[in-house]
Amino acid sequence: MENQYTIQQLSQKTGLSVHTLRYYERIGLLEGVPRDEHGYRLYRESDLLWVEFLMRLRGTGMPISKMKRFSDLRSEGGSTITERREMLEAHQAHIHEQMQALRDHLRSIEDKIDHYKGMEKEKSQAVSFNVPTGK
Amino acid sequence: MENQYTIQQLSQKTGLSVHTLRYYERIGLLEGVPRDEHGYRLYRESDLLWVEFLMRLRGTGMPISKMKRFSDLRSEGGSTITERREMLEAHQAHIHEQMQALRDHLRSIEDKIDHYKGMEKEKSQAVSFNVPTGK
DNA sequence: CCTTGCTTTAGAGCGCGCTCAAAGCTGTAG
DNA sequence: CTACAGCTTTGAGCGCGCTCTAAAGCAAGG
Repeated sequence: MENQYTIQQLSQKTGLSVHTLRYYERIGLLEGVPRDEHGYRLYRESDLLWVEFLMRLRGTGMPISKMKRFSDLRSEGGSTITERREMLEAHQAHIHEQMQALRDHLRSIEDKIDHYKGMEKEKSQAVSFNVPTGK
Repeated sequence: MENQYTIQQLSQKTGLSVHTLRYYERIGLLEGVPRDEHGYRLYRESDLLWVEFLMRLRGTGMPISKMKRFSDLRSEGGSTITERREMLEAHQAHIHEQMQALRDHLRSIEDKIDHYKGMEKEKSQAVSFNVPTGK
């Protein structure tokens, strides 16, 4: 119970580099990470969960500055819950926009793939039986 | 017929800055943009279409270096169609991964929003019920 | 003619998000 | 003891994708 992780272990678990984990702590995204008797970081389960959530924010395009704002609100305690929820809802809308844009672009790219497939087919036919063009 | 655009006009149509349009040309993403008698750029309809396609690649996370590769293949002509299709198919897979990641992260973020809503509700109840003799 | 505002180029600068380096301490193996 | 590896900190460096500047030319309005 109450697992603890060295920075290496947390790095492996999260996929973030040890550099990035220290960087996140330095800029205030992680606070109060406990240390052992030599000053080495010893992350708790709750730190792992928090880092994983940060990664979800980053992975959906939230800039570090906003993650910092969110993190600061979290440190301030329960009185900031509404503001945090509003931040996440704004971000949620942003994610929906991203997904819509991806869908649009994907469709266009797939059209281009199909177009190329058509050209590849034409070309192989042209070799087989020299079709006269009727454009 | 055969519309032409100044760099300003293309900037407005695409949403890219004039700086970015010149930058794209400088690094070879756009080639053979015609000029008027004073050396001013005069983009054709085909240039607009190409820029719009470039924006779709960028908008789906393709790095400039790969866009450059694609652009170079395009300049080489019809013999590169298969390679271009393969590039787009690889990118298509990448887009699908992005969309899946977004969906996952979104779900997690929405869970958190719901969690906050629950906490907000609790809190408002506490105010309503616990303190009948209000301030 | 002069001003304003657009265009051109080459090159410098910038913001973001890491990523690495230097210098020093701790722990383990041989 | 020596080596080596991993941890600490602060500060510098880097890759990406723009974004801006400088210096000069061109065009239209007053």
